[in-house]
Amino acid sequence: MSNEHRDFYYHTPFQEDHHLDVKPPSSIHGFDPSSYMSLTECLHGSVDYNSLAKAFGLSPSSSEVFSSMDEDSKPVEARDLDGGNSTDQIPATPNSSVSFSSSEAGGDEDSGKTKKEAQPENPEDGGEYSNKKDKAKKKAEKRQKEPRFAFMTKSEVDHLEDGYRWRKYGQKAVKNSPYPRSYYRCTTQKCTVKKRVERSFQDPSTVITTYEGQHNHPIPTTLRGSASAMFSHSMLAPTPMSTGPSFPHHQEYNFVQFPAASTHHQNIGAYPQNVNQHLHQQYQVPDYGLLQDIVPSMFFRQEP
DNA sequence: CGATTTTGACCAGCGC
DNA sequence: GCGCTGGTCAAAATCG
Repeated sequence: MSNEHRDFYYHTPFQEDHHLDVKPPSSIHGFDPSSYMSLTECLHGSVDYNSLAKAFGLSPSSSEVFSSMDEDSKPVEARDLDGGNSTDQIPATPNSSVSFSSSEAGGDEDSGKTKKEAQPENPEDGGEYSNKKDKAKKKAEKRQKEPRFAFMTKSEVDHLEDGYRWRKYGQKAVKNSPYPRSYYRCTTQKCTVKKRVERSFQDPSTVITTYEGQHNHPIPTTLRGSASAMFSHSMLAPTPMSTGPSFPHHQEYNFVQFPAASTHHQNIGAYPQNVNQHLHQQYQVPDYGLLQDIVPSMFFRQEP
């Protein structure tokens, strides 16, 4: 696995002087190039390669920004933005292993969540709320284990086709943003992967997608369009990020790192300095700072 | 008619 | 303790 990370890592042609299509929204407060987590670190142990691959392959539009975070990183909402959403706090989980075994993450989650959905509460136990509480607790616990990563995509469509089937289960207004955030869940049985989709209000042409969890199943074969074929490849590939066909050769990727939200930052020193500088100059996170804290790293893709 | 979306309500965590 | 916010639930509505 770590090899895969490395592969991915070094395959990124970020040395190039890319002219990103992504418009610098506002400013990155506290953007400290010295405080980063390497993608390797971020992905260490639990990154959803499937999602990653998808993320890269799906863009129907001009550019994408990809980012990832590990369990130490605070998610999007946990920022100063709203005063902190506890649900997104992802304490370091010693258990978060690379082998995102379905028994651990999936099974656990299932027992909690699926129950809820699969079997509606028993009206006879009269414990509707008590049940909810228990479930919520489980939910919270589960949440902490989920690896996440986010990426930005230039797109007119909010919900991008990524090869999987999603079911929307909620929508909330985003603070400081006129655009709502949508919550999706993978419709595949036992699959607990979720994703959030919201549009950057700084750059309305940019959609921010945050994946949470790992798919424990192949891409639905019944998928429409080319997405299926495209993603199935990257999924099966041993090193999706580096070898997966989901990354067209003619496309350029810029790897960007953002300060990790975790309390302990790591200076990986792995990325060329000029890259950081370049990124620092060329890309900025939206004001409401979605990616700033949660996203230790980012990936840009520039289409011709 | 099953699957999906919509939408208001509920809950937990955090800051004050 | 209260209010705010993000995340989720679940019934109703809508879609194909």
